[in-house]
Amino acid sequence: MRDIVRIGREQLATSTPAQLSLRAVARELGVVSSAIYRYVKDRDALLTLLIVDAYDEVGAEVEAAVHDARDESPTAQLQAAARALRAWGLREPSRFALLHGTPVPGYAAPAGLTNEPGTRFVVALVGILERAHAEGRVREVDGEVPAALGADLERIATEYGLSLPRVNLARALGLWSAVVGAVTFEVFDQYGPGTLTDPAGFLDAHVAGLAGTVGL
Amino acid sequence: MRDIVRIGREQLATSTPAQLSLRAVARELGVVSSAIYRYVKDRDALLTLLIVDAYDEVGAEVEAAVHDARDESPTAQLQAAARALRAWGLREPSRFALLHGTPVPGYAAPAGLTNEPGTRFVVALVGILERAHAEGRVREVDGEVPAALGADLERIATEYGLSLPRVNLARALGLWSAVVGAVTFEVFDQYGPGTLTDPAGFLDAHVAGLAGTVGL
DNA sequence: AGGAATGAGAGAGCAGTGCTCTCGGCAGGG
DNA sequence: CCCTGCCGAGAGCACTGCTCTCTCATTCCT
Repeated sequence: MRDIVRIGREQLATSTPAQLSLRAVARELGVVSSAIYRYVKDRDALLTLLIVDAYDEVGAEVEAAVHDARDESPTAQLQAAARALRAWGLREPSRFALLHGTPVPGYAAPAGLTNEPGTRFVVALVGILERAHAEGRVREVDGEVPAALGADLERIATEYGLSLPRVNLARALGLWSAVVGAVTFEVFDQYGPGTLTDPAGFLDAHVAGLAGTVGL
Repeated sequence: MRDIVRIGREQLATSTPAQLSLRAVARELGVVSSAIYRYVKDRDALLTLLIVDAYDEVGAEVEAAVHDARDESPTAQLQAAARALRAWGLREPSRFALLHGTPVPGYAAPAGLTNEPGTRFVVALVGILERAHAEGRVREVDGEVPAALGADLERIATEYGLSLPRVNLARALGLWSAVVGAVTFEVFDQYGPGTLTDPAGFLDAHVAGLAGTVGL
């Protein structure tokens, strides 16, 4: 099983998720194609394994980056998290696509397996804000929260034991999608060719701007 | 040719871009598979046609939405644009994936064909800000712009004839990726199951927050 | 008017894919 | 000693993108 995941990961270095071939994995493993099905139910199951694998790797790198920046300002910590996500995404575009690109066809990631690793990034972001809030460094954002959203936030706050003001938490969810969106734009080259000559600097500036929206 | 694009569009209603099959298009067209290659060089060429088709459609809808909101506040216009993108994405998830999902394999969209329609959305966003700026409703954002980024912004500003302050323009690019990122999160279901019960309301609130970062 | 050139579809075929089914060997346990 | 479970091999089905060649009708030119 470990070999299968490892080979799958290697295949993704040179091909996109859509091109990932069970037969190629079998060949690399030195085994006939049908033998793979002894261990992996089908192609989607292999993708699930690789998704968890990728989430774990990028999650660990982001957490390490945030940890290394723990003595800097909260904004700098957010930037560190974004930079770590960006670095991983540019280094592993196919695996990044596996996480944040087009979902595979009728396939819904089995929540039980992917939920925890899949939330590590946003948990890291919210953690930065939560710590900053505990230190009194977070300004309470003013704004209305629709009732439905308020209930969602309440549920999330209790699940993760957050004392962050609700509006700030809502903004943090926006920050999450914004950071992922920005990195996705760069990894997938959607800014257009030659639009940005210093994308790393742009991301830093962008995150600094976003930090204001979450109360920093 | 029109029939081919139309059928391709229909196929995308029930399948993802990766699953789009030239043979299926040929069948639907009532023709043998090899005949398709008289009109379309290969699968990538068909995807290019569909990308342009999709960009044009969503671009037109966003522009119409912004036009309808022209008498409201700039923030409301931004929200209208975001809502239009969201509505189209949820209505046409596969075509949305074609534009903002995983890029197809070794395929690079021929810039000559896709650039103009592909920028209509961001042009609409920047247009809102430019008009608001002309009316004196945009606060100049303070912040440093790295030299490399400054040159990029200068080039963009002259190309599109913008008088918007450069820092605001930089933030607008961030707004662009943030809005697309937020809609992508929803279309691809990346917020996690049941995280948000009122995603439309959340997007409105999110865009309102982002509006502050661009000087509104 | 007759022949050449062009366009377009049909069909066969190649290499590859996911996946299923059946078979044969090989080991450990009652 | 035999039986049961595991595991790989092989064949096969239906599908894909793409190429090549053949045929046929239409059109154009002399």
